[in-house]
Amino acid sequence: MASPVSPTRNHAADRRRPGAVSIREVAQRAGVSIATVSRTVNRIPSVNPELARRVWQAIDEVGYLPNTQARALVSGRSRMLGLIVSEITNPFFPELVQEFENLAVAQGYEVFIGSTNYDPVRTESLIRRMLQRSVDGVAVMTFGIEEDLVQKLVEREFPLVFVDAGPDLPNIRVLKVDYGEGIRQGVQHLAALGHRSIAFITGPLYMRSAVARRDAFVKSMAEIGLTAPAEHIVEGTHTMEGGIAGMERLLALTELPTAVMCSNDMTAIGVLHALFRTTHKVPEEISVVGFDDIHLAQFALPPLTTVQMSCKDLAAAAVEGLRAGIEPDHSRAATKQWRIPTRLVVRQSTAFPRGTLPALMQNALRVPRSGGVK
Amino acid sequence: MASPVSPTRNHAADRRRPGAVSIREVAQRAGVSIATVSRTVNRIPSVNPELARRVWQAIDEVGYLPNTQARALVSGRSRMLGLIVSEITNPFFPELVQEFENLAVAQGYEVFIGSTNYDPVRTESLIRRMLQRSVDGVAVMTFGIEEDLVQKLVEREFPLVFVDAGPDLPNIRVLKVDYGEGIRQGVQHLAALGHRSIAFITGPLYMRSAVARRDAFVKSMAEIGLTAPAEHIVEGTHTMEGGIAGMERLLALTELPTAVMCSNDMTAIGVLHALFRTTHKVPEEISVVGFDDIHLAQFALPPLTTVQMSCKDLAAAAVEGLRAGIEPDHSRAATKQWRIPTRLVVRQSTAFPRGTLPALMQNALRVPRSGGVK
DNA sequence: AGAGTTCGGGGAAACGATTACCAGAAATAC
DNA sequence: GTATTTCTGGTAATCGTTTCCCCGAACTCT
Repeated sequence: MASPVSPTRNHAADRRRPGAVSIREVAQRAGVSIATVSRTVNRIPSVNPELARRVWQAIDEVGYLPNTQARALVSGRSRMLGLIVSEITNPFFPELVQEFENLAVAQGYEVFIGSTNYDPVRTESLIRRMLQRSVDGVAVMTFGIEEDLVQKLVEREFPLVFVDAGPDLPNIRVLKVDYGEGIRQGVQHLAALGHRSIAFITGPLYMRSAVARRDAFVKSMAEIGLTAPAEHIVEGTHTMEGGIAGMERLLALTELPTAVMCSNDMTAIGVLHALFRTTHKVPEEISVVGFDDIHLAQFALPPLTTVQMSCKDLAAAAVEGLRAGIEPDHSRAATKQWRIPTRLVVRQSTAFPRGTLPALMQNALRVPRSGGVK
Repeated sequence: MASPVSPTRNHAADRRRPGAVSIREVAQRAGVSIATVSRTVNRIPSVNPELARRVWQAIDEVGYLPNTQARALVSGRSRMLGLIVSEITNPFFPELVQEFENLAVAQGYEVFIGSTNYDPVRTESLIRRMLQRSVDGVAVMTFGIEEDLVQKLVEREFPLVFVDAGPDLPNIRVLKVDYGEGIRQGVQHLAALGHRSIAFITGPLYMRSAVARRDAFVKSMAEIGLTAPAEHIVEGTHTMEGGIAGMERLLALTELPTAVMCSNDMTAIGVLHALFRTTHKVPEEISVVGFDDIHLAQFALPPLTTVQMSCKDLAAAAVEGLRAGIEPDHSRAATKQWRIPTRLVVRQSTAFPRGTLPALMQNALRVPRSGGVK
């Protein structure tokens, strides 16, 4: 018969990357069956310790890494978590992504990140991609109203985590951010300094969280007997550009407010920019408050007083919420809501209103190097 | 006795998510074999158009989505690209990630993002995770020297893309950023304004790109007959904190430079912050130039003059470079190096040196040629 | 018309894991 | 000493695809 027969079929095995080892090689080397290797790797207690030792040694020697795809295929679980954010380029989200990823990886999950860019078409494609990769659950951290868009995930009973609100279904958990408390602290801080005329630049009002923040502002103002006139509440976009545009609208008013609160830090940074362009001094002439407390906030000029929403807390709750939905005997499987606190962080973008007596004391805060201010 | 026989075995099929459909259901519904469905989905031209039509219709009716894991398992290709960045929280990277992702998705790839956070242990684990998920290739966009860390990828002959430099192997492509041209433009811009005393805050010098940027600065200075004294070149960290620290060291000098160039924009933002704290005016008293041109740069106070390195170009080259390595008949399979251009973007953080007046009056005034040409 | 060629599509073998089931060996019971 | 139970580890089925191989039908050519 012919010489040792070259394999005629071109199977995946031939395409395997050099150095890639399968469970079979380990089994052969350790002199056991592949079942035993699998059991050893998955730490099934019934394997003989001596065999286990041999298996681990073989694994080490050949550099075996279990193939996640194969594992996922048979187990029906991919150990991947989807994380949907609005825009990865908005500095708030990378911080969240980072925390989320750290926690997920610590629990043995991989993260499938995607951003909607506020585009329904893109979002739909994103969800299809997540379905195809069969993620185990998805955290929808867009702070928006995407329930119709994630309908496919809901139908298929994926464990889901939403922020602020979501359908009340067994597999769905909601992270309730306490916008009220932090914003109240912000308003009261400004009021305590003597501000009465406080404007608010919102986020895009199709976002649930933007509405919630605005409402929290109005409510906090009312609590201390203040009402902002309609023209002092302007809609922004949660971007620097939106902050600039919003501030420009406020600057065009006959009566300029003495303080501006913003629905997020990016907006506040835009506001600072607009005020810089028009040579208004912050905080001497106008105070500015942000929301989120992104890392950048402390490096704004001046460093931004802002309401902190801990993205560590948010990420931790998201991961735990997903795990609770995925792992049948998770300790908090029954928890349906997770509260996320907020609090004020005072920096240097807030001060007494312009033209008030304590203004003298402001000079103590910033000492001009030499000469006077121009 | 129990009612109609519950299935005794607990197979993955039982764990399948509601609504998940496999190729078999499609085949049955269309009245063809699964092979034909597969061929249709993969657009193999040999299938009868009439059958194909029936298959597509069935796919549509049952909402079939091919399972990527199974596909990857048999084909040996996961259609996932690894993307390794230094720190996702550094605003430069999200912009890169975004572009990379858009391009990759357009080509039918998914992106596996990971950040090293400059931690070798974390990096190693990241690479192990990428190996397990069997990515098709990896773009190492850390701008650092990670060759030893990605050794495992090199050994296994993964298609790789590096920035600046990498081993000369068949599967490896290198993106050569032209640091020289942009930095030269920056130096000449400052010199044209009349600056002679220009400092430079580097990135961390274990990063290849940080060294390259510094060298480009020194070279550009030399070209126009200037040499920066040693104390005018201080090492930073490519972060805002590093920019602050670096600027503080410069401020402590007896002879303050009239302009500061920075190895990246984050450093420059830190510098602006440090100058603000010490009430130095930018650009009246000191000019500042950044590098990268991140989105934030135009919102700095004042808007930052900077050297643009297009992360669109970078991302495009990375994706194409990987595809060239992965897809056997890619048009640019032979290309080993991809040049990334840079160019100066002038905004408002640069001006005439302090103590000089605009050009028309300069002749009348003393121009401090500190040291002159040696 | 018969013999050779295409050609399209179905059956079945992979891919690399997990795990139900079962066969022996060892341990225990009588 | 035999019968029964317990235990351990191997065999094989399975996940959802891709793709090789082959069979039968339809052509082509003399």
